[in-house]
Amino acid sequence: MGPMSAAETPTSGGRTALAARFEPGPIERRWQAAWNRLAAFRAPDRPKEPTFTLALPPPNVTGVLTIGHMLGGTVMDVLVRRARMQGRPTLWVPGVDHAGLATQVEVRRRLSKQGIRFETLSREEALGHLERWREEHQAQIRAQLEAGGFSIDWSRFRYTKDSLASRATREVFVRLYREGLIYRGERMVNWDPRLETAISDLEVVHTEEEGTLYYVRYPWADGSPGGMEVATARPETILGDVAIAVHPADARHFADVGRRVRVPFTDRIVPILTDEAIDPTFGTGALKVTPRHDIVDYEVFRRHPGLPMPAEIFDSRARLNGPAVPAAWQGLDRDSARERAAEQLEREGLLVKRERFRHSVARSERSEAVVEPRLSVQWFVRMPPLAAPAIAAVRNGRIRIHPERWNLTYFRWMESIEDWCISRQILWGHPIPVYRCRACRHEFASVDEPTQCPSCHGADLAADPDVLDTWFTSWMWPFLALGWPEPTGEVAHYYPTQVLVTGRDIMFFWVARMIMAGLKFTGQPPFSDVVFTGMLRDAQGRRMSKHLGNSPDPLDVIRERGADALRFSLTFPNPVEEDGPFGPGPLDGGRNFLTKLWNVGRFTLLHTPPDTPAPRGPPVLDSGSALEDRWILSRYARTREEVELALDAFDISRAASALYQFLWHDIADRYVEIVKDRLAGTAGAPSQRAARETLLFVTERVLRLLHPFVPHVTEELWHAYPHDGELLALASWPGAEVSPDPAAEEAEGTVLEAVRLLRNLRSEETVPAERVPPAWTVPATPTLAKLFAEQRGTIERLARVHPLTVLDPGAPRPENASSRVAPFGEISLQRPGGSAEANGALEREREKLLALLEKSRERLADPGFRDRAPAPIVREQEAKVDELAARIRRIDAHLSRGGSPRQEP
RNA sequence: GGGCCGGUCGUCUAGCGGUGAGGACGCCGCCCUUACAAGGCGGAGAUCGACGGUUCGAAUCCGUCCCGGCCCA
Repeated sequence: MGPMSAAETPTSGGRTALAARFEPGPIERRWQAAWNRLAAFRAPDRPKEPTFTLALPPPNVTGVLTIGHMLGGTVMDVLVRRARMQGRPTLWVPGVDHAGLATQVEVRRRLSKQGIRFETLSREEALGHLERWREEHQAQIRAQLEAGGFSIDWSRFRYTKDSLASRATREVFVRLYREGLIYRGERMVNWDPRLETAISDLEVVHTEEEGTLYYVRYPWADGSPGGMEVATARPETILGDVAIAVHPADARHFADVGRRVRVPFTDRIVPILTDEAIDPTFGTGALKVTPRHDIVDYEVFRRHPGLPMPAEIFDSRARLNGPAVPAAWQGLDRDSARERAAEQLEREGLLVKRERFRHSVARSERSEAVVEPRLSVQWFVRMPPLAAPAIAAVRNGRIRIHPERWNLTYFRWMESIEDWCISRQILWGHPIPVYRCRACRHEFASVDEPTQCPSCHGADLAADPDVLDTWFTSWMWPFLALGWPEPTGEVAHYYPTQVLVTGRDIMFFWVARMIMAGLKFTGQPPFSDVVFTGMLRDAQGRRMSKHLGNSPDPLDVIRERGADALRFSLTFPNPVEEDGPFGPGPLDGGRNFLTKLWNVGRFTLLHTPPDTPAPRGPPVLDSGSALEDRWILSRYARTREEVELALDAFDISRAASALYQFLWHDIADRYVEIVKDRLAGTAGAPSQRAARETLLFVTERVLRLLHPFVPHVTEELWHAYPHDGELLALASWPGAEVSPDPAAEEAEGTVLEAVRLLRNLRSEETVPAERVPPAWTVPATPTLAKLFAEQRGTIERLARVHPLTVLDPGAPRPENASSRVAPFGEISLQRPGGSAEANGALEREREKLLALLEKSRERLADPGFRDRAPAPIVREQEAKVDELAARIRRIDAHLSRGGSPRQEP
């Protein structure tokens, strides 16, 4: 009959048998091994067609992957696998990130548990520990990604500290240095005194904390009684004061401006000055100015050129230190020093009062130490020139962010971007490629390790002691991962990438900077779409985080439930771009769906003779085709279309939902139930064959469409199906082979609605499951009467009624039947006892319909509605009134007696 | 302090100008009917956060407020 019978090609590889019970473990291991063996995910070296590239956001070697990473991985794999099935040369390039500071913190912590102090290690020993840590975690991360079934090209694995990355990092640094976009300067930075390094503002977290506010009196310099009262949270920094500042409009202090006070603990005389930055509502409205240890104070200092810069009073661990510090206080940490200062002030009668207050405290994200703002010499990248093109790229749509609303956040940050502090005083990172000649003081940047000074040719060179912020390498990831700056190879064929999938928490750290780097160094946006995934919440609704420790190890979940179940639970039913729940509930959902898929597959194969060829195309329909065949193919056409549109819009969950609904409800619950008789052969061989072909076709196509989501189970099933080709992973993505058939959908919809109503009546009348009572229907139109006559068998079987009699509108209604009145007409079921009781369902239905009728009539009675509403809407409303009125008349007829409807009320 | 997002059945959510407000989980009832009890069938369950406004018509658009979450300062 169809093209299928012509396709006699034997299946390659042969069909495998299917286990009766779905066991994910062995299936997943088998297919992961097969994909690996066949190098299924190895991207071609010199592709001809347009490529699809995705760079895996390189996980930090700091730790191992969380369930959140699995969500991102699943989203990426769905996109990558579809692209591959669509026939595009596809590269998913993996890697890990050395995460300099974070990793050093972890290694430091581990060593300290073993009683080893990191700082006492030699450089080589320390690097050895770091390297070992990285290898362990890299291996674990890879194992996790492999267990997830992600179609990654492992042959192209990269590491942000490998030699090529090192070269790329140096190239980029040198280029920016020479263009004047990298500079070294003395500026306020966020200093982490525990890790003894500068960190960027993005690595600082502000938390509301309880603290003490000290009111301190600074005596007048001229010896007059009293003094200037100042509120401060940090009396220990009084040693670094250079002024007192008040707001220029603060009337309380008008008279004091210009006077001078003595700084407690010192002999220093400092002025009282005004500055707009002072918050007059804080404390007394007078603030001490300590330019080396406060960002705002530093700004005030810069606006008042006459002030002297005092000596630093802290060392790199934020202990009091230096010439300005009294001998007794040398070496005290900030907290002890604060106490000591307060005591001393109290003794000297300068402490007016202490007050508890809540204030925002800046802490290092890495060490949780309170950040010490510190004036120090660091390397910076000048950001505004890099940001401008990156803003434009998003604004003009060359790069699209999903969900789109994050554009706002992106723009706001980019438009007020600060220079980026890229130097770190740690070990684990790329050295800053800047050298100074000890002979002539010449400073220069160099991609290669220099042997002599380019200026005086002296050989006594000093390398910069600092290393670069990790993000200074990561921001190049999309092209670095493809082998840049080597001009050949992947970067030539696979750059730019298509999509970046990541969490929005690293939008500034990484995404924005990648866009800047891509545009700056390759002249192209590094990707065209950015997809932000949401955060997962645990069963209690808390966000999953490493910190809370409430994210299970993906490997454990995979071992217990399977990678496919995990993947499906992450994509269905909650949108991947929003925060969503994760836990046993969603996992069960995933597993249940897979079981359903498995059983639908088994059922299909049960009705697929051994010599059946792989379905090449849809069964050919003709006027004699069964309604349900036309219907399921139509539903398939719509489902396929929706999956396609959803995936094009990166709406992974909508695609998963569409497939879930189609497979479970349309195929399993309806189509299969309808065609069971035909499959058994009771309707003759041609009908049996048509049902077989249709079922095989739609389920086979579902396997293809579902493969990107749940690759293992679909691969397993596909190999048990008649198939051509070695792997489903490399099979073609379905195109538009069939079109929607609205007529079939409407007709089958009516049939299924009749079935539902009869089942409903059965349930209400508590008809035992084994009873098959007679039923009647009075269709509203001759067309519907024809439909019911044709589909009688289907309704009888699904609703378990017999016989279903189609009555003329004028015919007398059966006695002792329980009835419903639907838009398509009346439908009745014989009561089990044959008794004539009040029909509760009909009464309730009548009331409901009456309310609806009332609403529609009111609407139509409103002249504004008739005048202003579009004609189709008015007509719709009129039709609705007619339909509802007709149904109510029928109900009334039923309620008055079991006879024919009365005349117009 | 500024900004963004969200408030829809018990829970998670879809819908974003005309719906009888859809689904999933949970719940209730019936059913081990040979693909599937990790299942089938049926059902109950929502004044769409509050108040105003725009409109013939608002869950949907606008405003104010309340409550959550996140980000920035």
